[in-house]
Amino acid sequence: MKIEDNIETFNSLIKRSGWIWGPSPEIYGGLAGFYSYGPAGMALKNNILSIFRKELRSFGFGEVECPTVMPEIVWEASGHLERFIDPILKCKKCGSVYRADKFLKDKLPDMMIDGLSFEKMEQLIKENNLMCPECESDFGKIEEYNLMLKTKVGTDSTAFLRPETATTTYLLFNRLDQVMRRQYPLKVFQFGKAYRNEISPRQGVLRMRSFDQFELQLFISKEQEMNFDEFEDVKESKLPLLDWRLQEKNIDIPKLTSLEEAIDNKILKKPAYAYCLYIGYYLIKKLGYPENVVRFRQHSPNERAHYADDAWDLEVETEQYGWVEICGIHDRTDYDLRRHGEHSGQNFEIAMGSDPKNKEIPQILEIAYGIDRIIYTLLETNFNVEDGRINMELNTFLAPNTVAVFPLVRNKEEITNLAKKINSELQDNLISSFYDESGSIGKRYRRQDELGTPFCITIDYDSLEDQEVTIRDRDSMEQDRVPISEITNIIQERLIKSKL
RNA sequence: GCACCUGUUGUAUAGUGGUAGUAUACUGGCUUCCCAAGCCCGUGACCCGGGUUCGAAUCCCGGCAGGUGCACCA
Repeated sequence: MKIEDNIETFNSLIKRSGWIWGPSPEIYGGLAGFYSYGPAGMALKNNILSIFRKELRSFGFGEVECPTVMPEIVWEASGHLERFIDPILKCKKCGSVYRADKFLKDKLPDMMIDGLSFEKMEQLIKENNLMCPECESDFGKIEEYNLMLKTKVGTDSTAFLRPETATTTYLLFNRLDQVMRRQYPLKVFQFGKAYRNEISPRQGVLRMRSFDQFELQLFISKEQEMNFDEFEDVKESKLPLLDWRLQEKNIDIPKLTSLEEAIDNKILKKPAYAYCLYIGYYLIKKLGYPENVVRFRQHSPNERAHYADDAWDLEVETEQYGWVEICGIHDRTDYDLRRHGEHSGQNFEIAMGSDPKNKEIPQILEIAYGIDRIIYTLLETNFNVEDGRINMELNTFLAPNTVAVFPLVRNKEEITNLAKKINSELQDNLISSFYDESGSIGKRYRRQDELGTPFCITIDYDSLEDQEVTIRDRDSMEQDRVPISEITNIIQERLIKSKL
């Protein structure tokens, strides 16, 4: 098999080495938009989650988990029922499909289209004698396409699989307010599956119908948003910002801007929101993306979601799919809590400051990561081929195996026994260690390179005499001779160092 | 969802109307070796369903999936 530094090699590696498989279920031909993770991919995911959780603890976040199925009223309140339904216009003859509202906006730029009923839109099409641009035939009736997956709970109660985790977190608001003792801003996150019935999912794991989200929420007062203590600690941090005004000028190179500068120049309105950009970037930087593949891109006002006052995407540049959104940071205002207050009859007005009479519904700032997109972009941007050697240059703490242990030869029992002992000692110290004795030593090194294993330990004849082994570094392929008694310490040190 | 192209072992590919080779991976053996060595043995595939045919993986139709373009992407 030829090993080249190209995307075909990468794509087959993803399957071959057990990172990502699909579409699932593969043995039945697969269902578009659904993928599974193999052992390597799952280990990577768990390692990402583990560093996120560790970091968020130090930022003062608590974690929650909610059901993935919620009754209809929740989505009525959140606005998803209304806004996640696309009006679809289908040509009677050739079957071409258009978004009715977008189509009308395009054809009738002077009309107000937003908020029109299906009947009104159908009327407009008739009045203006609009035809299918493909084949000049008439359109059928406008149909609805719901991006939410519908299900039944019990015998006749309609429910939906959540299209985002965020909404389910908001439903816990009054509990969180109490358990977090009104120490505003409340900081909460949730990791879990969300579901969207994409019309035609493509781009593999980047647009799935069932995917993992990792969403952070800040419940905060209006006053705090503008006057936020923690902003002071981070305001000098520089982020690669591409605001929408730059994009309008067809500029696509972000400008390294300090948050303070961004506020002063009115690129960002609220210090607390700026702080969210900082957290969003901070967690991503932990994962070890290469330089210059990460940027923040601001949504233009008409690109924003129905709940958002401001929105920036954290994007990673990939070879295969261009710039990919891996995180969205939204200023959701008080929209969600106001709506859920109204629909549930709860009073979500809270005194968040020192004056108990001054009550208001908290604002929500959201940092939403797509974990699957992080996994894909990390793998693609860390994938390297040098002189025919595939090397997955994952950060040490992210690699599925932190270390692999090999006996130089496998027909010398003293050597294999010592190797097995070292392997289990590492495992006993909670280090992901993997034992391998099959094939040649070189082949074993290459296998681990493909999995991104940063360290390989080889036990040879000399080890039996001097109680030393070699540690081989994945990227430099250099070997160090170290005492067996030091191995655990050395690996642990490097593991911790990689997390800082 | 539409149009075009595509679908052969785990991966990458060759191929013909008479059921398949190659590379690599994998299992076992020899070799005992520090960067994909060699030799031997072995396992393993024609996406699914229907049709045409004496006979289909090959031709036709439908489905499913992937790629590209259009549309869609909170």
